[in-house]
Amino acid sequence: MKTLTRKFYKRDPVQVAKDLLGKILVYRMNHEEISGRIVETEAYVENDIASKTLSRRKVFGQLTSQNCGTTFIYMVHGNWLLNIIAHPKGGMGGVLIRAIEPIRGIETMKKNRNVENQRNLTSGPGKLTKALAITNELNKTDVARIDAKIAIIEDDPATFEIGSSHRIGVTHDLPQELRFFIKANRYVSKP
DNA sequence: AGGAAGATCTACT
DNA sequence: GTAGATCTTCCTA
Repeated sequence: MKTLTRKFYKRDPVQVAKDLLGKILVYRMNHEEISGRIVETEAYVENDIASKTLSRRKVFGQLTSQNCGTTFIYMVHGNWLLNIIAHPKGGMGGVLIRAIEPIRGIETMKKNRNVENQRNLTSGPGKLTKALAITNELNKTDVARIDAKIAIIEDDPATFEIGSSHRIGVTHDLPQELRFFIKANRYVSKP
């Protein structure tokens, strides 16, 4: 079990989004460790940030920072969305974590979400932040640090097929497909 | 003040 | 499976 290094995040956001699939997201709470496998991501690239929709949001300026490998958390429709800043040197971009497959701390997640259906627990960007109790207090957390509250670690290399599609809910999407997910995984928000 | 937003829940057909 | 209400923050007028 190894934490992903900062170098991992200093690459093309699209590549990072694909490579994050299958990795384990760990949230270290006070006395408990909650974890889940990342099964769905979306890439946010330079063109997005320049787009009209996104420039409305001041917070996106954070994506242009140098802080690769830190969290970027913002609120949309009453949900917190968890992103990891990732881009080559001098560029801008990030990766949105859209869904995870619960591994540890499932009872805590159920309590946070107030639902019993495990499949419905973390199968969406707003759902997973609620399940892990992630709020903007954790904005700018450095996930490349070994002792960070939120960490992303390697797992045994798993074999799975990566599917792709256009992003979900985006009103001004780009021509290319920037959403990636593990095929045939039940925790993907939308197949 | 008003609206829109990279979403979700609930209640139906 | 789809439709409508509701969520909170930020932008525009």
